[in-house]
Amino acid sequence: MKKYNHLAVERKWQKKWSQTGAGRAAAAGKRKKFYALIEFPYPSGDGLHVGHIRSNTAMDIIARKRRAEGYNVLYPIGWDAFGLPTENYAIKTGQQPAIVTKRNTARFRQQLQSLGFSFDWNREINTTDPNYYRWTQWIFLQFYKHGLAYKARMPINWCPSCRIGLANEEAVGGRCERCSGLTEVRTKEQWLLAITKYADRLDRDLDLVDYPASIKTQQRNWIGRKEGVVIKFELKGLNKTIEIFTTRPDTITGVTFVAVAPAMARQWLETGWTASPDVKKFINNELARRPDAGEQTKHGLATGLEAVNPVTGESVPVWVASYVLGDAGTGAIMGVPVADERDREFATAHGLAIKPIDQSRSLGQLGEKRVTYKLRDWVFSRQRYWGEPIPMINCPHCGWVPVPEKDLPVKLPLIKKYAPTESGESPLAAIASWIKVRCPKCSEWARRETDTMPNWAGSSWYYLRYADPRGRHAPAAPAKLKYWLPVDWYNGGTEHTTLHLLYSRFWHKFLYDHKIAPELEPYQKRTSHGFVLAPDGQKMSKSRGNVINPDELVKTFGADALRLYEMFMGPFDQTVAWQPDGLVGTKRFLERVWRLAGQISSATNLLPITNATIIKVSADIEAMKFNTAVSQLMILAHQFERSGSVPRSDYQILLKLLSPFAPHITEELWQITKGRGSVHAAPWPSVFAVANQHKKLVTIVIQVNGKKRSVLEMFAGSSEEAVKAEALTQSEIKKWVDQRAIKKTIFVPNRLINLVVDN
RNA sequence: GCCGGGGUGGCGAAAUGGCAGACGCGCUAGCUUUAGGAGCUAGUGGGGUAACCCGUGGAGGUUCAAGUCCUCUCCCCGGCACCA
Repeated sequence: MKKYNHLAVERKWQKKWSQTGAGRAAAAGKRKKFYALIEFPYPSGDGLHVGHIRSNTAMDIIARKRRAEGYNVLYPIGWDAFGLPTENYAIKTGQQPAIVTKRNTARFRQQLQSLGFSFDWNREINTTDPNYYRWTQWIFLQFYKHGLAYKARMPINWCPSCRIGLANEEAVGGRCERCSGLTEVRTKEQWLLAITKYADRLDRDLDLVDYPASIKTQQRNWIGRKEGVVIKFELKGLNKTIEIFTTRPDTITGVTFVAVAPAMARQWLETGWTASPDVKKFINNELARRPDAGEQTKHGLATGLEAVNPVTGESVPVWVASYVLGDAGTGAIMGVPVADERDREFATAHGLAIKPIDQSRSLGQLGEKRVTYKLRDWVFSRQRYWGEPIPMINCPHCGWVPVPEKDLPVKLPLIKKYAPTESGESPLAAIASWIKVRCPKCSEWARRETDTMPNWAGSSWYYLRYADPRGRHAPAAPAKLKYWLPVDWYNGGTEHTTLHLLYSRFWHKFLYDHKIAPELEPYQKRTSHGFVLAPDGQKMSKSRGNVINPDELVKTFGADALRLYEMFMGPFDQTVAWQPDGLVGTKRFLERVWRLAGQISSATNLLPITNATIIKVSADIEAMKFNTAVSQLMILAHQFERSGSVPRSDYQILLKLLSPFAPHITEELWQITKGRGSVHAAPWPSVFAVANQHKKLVTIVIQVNGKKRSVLEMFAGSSEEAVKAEALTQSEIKKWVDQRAIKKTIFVPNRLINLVVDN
């Protein structure tokens, strides 16, 4: 038996698989299908990360198991290649983003192939390919046509260092997601997508899918559905009312003030309210600054107005308060210091009254019921180069006119200067020849939109494109979508829960409503992997110098050992720190499996432990308990080695069970041990009946008063009486039971007997 | 503050209420090898010569039996954060 040379074995089979197109899905048809999906990578200049390998390997294992179970499996791959890092890198090095992207994807492709993932490379997609983003633009036009894409002047989060407008999700806590610098508030014309129109369904339809409870909760909290009522308070002496929103109308008798958001107060000013100069100044100051969440003092000023409590008829002061948000509820609240902590803080700070709630009063229906959401419409424009151009034309006569569908894609022009500008305009704004265009409606000269889409656009529908990656007449052909959708199992990172995962559900529902996509939900099952940290427990990053390079590991230990270790290192859904010596163990295990091939016998009996391994590995893969599946395979190999010789059939079951984890070595050994065809084409082993099950010996624990005192070897299925009698013959047990009466006996068949005696 | 997830050997971790520490790393001893940073075998939670005793962040409880269930509490990680 020759030595295990992982480099030669892996090179050999990868070459073969690439020639035969091993991972290819069969065309849509009658066969039962399985669609396995991982989040397609962003091809950064840093190359593949050990974190990618974890997710990809997990789904590769599941995809390979499904193939062995007879499914037509789609396990596709592509590149989410628009985005800031590439653009920034290109600016720094003076290279075209398209060239940088091409180089990066080539490196990623080579790395992924070196790991033996069974992707369908025939369906590779790239969001920056005009044949792809043509459809991203087309979908945008559908949003526009149905009134769900609109332009509005609004305050945005502006990052002065990246010179980019950010969505709220990208500027959490007032800091830029990219550079962590402080952002400022700027007012800009922005395209928005009306995701709030789908808020209710995005919340409700979570009931239809198999996601972890934590993801559902997080999405629901993000959507923030709240049922309450809108109550009108009359303004004393003015022919006007204030609408407040509350989820606690029952506390209305405890109201001691009404507070409005600065933004709301300004609207009043604009519609004829004459406030004192002090109040005006306060409002303007508050609007100009970004209030910190949880800041020590709650700013506020009395307006001099009074509102009338519709239940008690009392007059309470109206205040402008910074803690009341302009875009939540109605932008005004009733202040109930006894019931609400924030109201109490405000009342205490400003010397307002605190009043108990009058429980005796019956309230009835106080106002109109209303449902509100925390979710905001999605700011969809970026003033950057490396994104999909928004396919709109601004005509001096007709206003905003969509680019006709036949003129798609609106290609990103090749330009020399694509750095963002100080003015905050897209660099595309400087390309006069590209901007100047005839209005599709009136044929007069008009101007192209120069904003581009955010990097979330291409990933919001990519799983549809995989069904038909080269389709020319639709995002994907309906028959193909009908066959492949929904995605059966989607694994990804938790960081995408309220971004990509929610965005793509929104796009999907919209496309479903307009008969482009089948199925209410895109992903039937979602799971997530734990993050891989550096050995020091920190996030891996170049600047920290703690990055683990997969290429070196593949070279030293092999792709199979690396894949196996990624699965073995800890519970799949939990964060794990990389252990530098970890691969030694999985490599040794593979060496052992290799050696065993030289010890196979012609015996045809199947061993009980093989059966137990089939059961455990099969169940563990489904539950993503890959670490214990690997450990069971190690136990089996060890057992084979210990017994000196291993029946060929048992050995090949080990190879088959191991093949999704370590596809190269198992294929090689399958050939060496004369297996039929390819190990990957062999059916998944099923549990077989073990003869003479009752003759099997089991170890039964003997306890006295709940403490283990001895063990007993008995035939499986032995009765309580038999076990008890046998136990009582043992001197260790006699000693503990002594002369005392056995009050009670607990018997768990094949496992344990507990004798309870007086103390 | 709120919502999730955690806390078990020197380390990564196992454990349908039923032998705590499987499996792997590391370590110790022996064997083997021309040699080895290779392989094999045995050992490896703490205390004790031993019989045994103690041990899953902490304190109580339920149970014949608790890492697992209940009550209280401390700490770590992730997300959200004035959303009425």
